[in-house]
Amino acid sequence: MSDAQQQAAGSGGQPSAEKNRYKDSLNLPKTGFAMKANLIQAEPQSLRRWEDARVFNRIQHVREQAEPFVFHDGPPYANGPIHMGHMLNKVLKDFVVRGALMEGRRVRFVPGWDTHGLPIEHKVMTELHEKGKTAKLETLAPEQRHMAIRRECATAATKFIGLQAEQMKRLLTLADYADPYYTLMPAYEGKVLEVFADLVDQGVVVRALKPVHWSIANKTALAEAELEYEDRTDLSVYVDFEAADRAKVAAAFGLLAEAPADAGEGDAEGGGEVEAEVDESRILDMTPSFMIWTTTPWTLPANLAIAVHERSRYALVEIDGNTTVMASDLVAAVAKKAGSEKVVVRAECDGAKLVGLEYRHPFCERKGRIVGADYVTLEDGTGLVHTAPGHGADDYRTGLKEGLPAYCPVREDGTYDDTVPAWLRGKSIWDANKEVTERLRASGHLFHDHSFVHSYPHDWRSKTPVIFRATEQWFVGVDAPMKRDGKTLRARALEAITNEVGFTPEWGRNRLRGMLESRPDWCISRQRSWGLPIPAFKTKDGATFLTSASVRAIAKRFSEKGSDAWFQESPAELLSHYDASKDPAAPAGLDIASLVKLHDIFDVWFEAGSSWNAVLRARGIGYPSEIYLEGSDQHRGWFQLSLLPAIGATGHAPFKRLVTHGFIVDKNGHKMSKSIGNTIDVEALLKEFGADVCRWWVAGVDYENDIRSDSEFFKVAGESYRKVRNTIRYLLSNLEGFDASETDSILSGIAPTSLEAWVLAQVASTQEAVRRAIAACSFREAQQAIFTLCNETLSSVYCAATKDRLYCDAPRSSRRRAAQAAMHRAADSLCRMLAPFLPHTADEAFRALMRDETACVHLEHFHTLVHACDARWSEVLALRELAHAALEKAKERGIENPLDAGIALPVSHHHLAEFAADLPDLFGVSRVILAQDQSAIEVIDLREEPRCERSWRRDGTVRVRSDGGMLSDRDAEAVGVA
RNA sequence: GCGCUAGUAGCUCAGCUGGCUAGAGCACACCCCUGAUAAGGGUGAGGUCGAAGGUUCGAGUCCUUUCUGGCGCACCA
Repeated sequence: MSDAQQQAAGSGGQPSAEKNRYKDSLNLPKTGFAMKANLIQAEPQSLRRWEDARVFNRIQHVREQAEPFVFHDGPPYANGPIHMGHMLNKVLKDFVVRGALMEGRRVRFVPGWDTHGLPIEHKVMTELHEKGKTAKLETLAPEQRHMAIRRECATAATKFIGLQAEQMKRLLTLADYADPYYTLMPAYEGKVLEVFADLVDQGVVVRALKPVHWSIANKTALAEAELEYEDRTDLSVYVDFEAADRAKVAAAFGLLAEAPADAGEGDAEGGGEVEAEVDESRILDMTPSFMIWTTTPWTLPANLAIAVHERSRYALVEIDGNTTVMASDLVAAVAKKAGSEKVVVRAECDGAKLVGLEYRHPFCERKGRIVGADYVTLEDGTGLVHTAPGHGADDYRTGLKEGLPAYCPVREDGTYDDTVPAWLRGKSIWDANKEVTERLRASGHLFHDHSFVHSYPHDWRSKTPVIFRATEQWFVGVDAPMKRDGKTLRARALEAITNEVGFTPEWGRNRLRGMLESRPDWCISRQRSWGLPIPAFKTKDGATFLTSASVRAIAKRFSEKGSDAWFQESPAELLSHYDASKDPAAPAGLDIASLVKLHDIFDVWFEAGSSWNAVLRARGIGYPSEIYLEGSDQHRGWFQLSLLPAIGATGHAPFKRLVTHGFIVDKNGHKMSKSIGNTIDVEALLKEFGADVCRWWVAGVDYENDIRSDSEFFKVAGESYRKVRNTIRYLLSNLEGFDASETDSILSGIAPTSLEAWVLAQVASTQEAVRRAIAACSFREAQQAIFTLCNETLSSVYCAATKDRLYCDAPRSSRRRAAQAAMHRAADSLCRMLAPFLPHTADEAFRALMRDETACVHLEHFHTLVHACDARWSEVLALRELAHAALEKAKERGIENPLDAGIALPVSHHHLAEFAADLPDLFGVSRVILAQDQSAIEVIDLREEPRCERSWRRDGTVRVRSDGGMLSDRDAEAVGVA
């Protein structure tokens, strides 16, 4: 205590022992709402209470007639415990759900899980492999093997769903956990097939060839995850493909430009022929070749094109007596490798000039052509890339672009079919490597060959090398016109995202557009066990049987029996709901008994992408969803692959708005990974901070971008949470004995110039801002508004200002009760604003406010608040800033305690005289006077004036009272002494 | 490599269509209070706006290049 204070206290004339003589007469704060949240223990109790009180069901019941808010959950993949990304996503979704509930809407949010797919199957297979059970699997018939694997997968998926659901509940998310959706549910599977049937109806489902990783040993397709890369030595060959027209090559390299001809380059097609005959003898004395390089000579029979990079430079080279074309930058390297002596570059041009030229296949009777591709690099080879669309991913894409078929002359056992030259038919491709090479050498097309060691994919189980092989697959064609309106899926999808869908953030629109514009047809078939079978059959004569009616019949069967039926039932049983006579698309003379089931399954994205039908429409929740809210990776995933089936089946997008969030990265902005060890464990986080603090952190995050995260950040969120909690606690602690039913009548009588009018106007505008922000998914904005209300409006200004009247006024004084009424309303509104973000804390506070342990804020909704205050309040607040500044300055004079000071206002502020009664409280000083003789705010030193023993103020009315104490008028009256 | 996206005080972020000495919260420092007390209040110090060019009377804000992150380009969800 400073000397000045001691003096001041002393001047009151009371010994310090009796300093608290009047403390018992004060109305000090009192509440059962604890300062310490103890979330780790208390939240599970809240969960139990909500469960016991059947809160979820009551909410549904109470809102039965309310306007629905359709919101659909994207299914996470059930293959492990939840991570930070799940927490972020689920909590953000919960803000949407609870925000809509607070608006009085009816929300039935059904949590879902994606259960099929490779990750689970692969995990299960790996475990079976480790337990030595795969050998036994091999002995089973194919359908029994599929079933054995499927049973294991279903068990694994169900286990993880249970785990994840518990963790999501622990995050205090509100959802229909009693009745969730899983993609493996029979009813769900049936609804997916219905979407598929709709697409068949629209004519966009097609069967076509596409190269996949193929294990010859197991005669099966493999996924990337099932590949092991090992070094392998292959024969690498440089092959000359003879140009079909030497004059056009010469023209491409500009060698004809010098010719004294009247035909310009512009009409090359017509005039070039004549000219070429004149010039070719003069300039090119032999037909040039295009030199390619490959490590898989066995794919050469399937060569249909040669790819060049349009922006690379290519050279026409004379090398060892041949004239050939290769990338300029690689001439030296190739010459060195082949040990060539004489190398002359005749001319150079851009790759773009070569595009369109034709060449003769060295041993197949056909021509190929040069095409452009941006994946061509100048790191290896010749800069001209051998392209076999049936044997490579890049090649395939190029083939699609160029209209080339995915020609694959290799059968499933790794031997050539009958479309190749006779000397290769029936031969194994591995033997063909050498044969092809020798053939090329003999015919003079082989420029050079050598052994080449490279990393090559192998089948993880048989350890044999894998090949790329085109097989028949099912596709959803994005460029096929739909029956509905003749528009393509791509065109309609682009229209929808351009005109009918909102994006948060807005750049998502652009991103999705880019993906839709460039995406190829969607390959929806997979050659695996764990998934929804594509219900196609093979007929006796080898044709594929699948019509929309047959698909619908099987959809019905699956929804009764589950998709396991595909592996357990005969075609006749599966098609028991099918009547070929009523199916115009049925092939003539269909003999169901002789059908053979095919065993492709759906891409899991097709299942997840049909959830709008399998959940929203099937359960009568509503359609479309107001929002789909997922990580930004889902532009490629769920967003796009829900859009396509929905556009196909219904003509419209399944969502009105796409909201995306970024990824959680570590505090240095790097991605989290288990191997780096910078991950944060959600369970540990919940154990240390509790769900409400974690949710408060999520609420404050700028989720549109990457989100840095570190356990330190949760401490900060905890601090902020505590500030909010304490503010509510303080409001509650002043409501002891207050009759809430008086609130309305008290508040209807307050003056616009009163502190209450001001604070309630602030509460009302904050609540409006919060509601707007939640509706816009701007949760951070909502959180900041709430925090500012607590930290500034309430804690720093209103509560500080009303402290004196609440503590020292008579309990039933009108001033005190007005403050209590305002605090009650503020606390009530705060609970509602906080309900979406802090479900536990808001509910805890709400029960304390209602003094009713059975009350639940989550059954409530926002009340519209209409509170206005005098427009001059902004001036008053500005004046408060000035007063604070003056007080700070007065500290130099030794006036350190504001209660030792008064404030004198100059004439320029006298128009605020109506507020004068509240100004001392607002400034925190003992009194405020209106001065006539000064131009600025001045601080009056009141240290010599007597101090009220009860309120500690020096308001000018302090004197000795009948009980011997020094009291101000107000305090004397409150205590009841004269 | 390509598409999308971000880089503003120690930390998390505002800064709309370019315009007064670049703002907020937290943290920090100093002070007050001790009747919200493992609380509360006041004041203050922090930034060449990733870097380099350019357009302009004027740029954090527009353009170009560049550096550093993130997401996506797979039978991974």
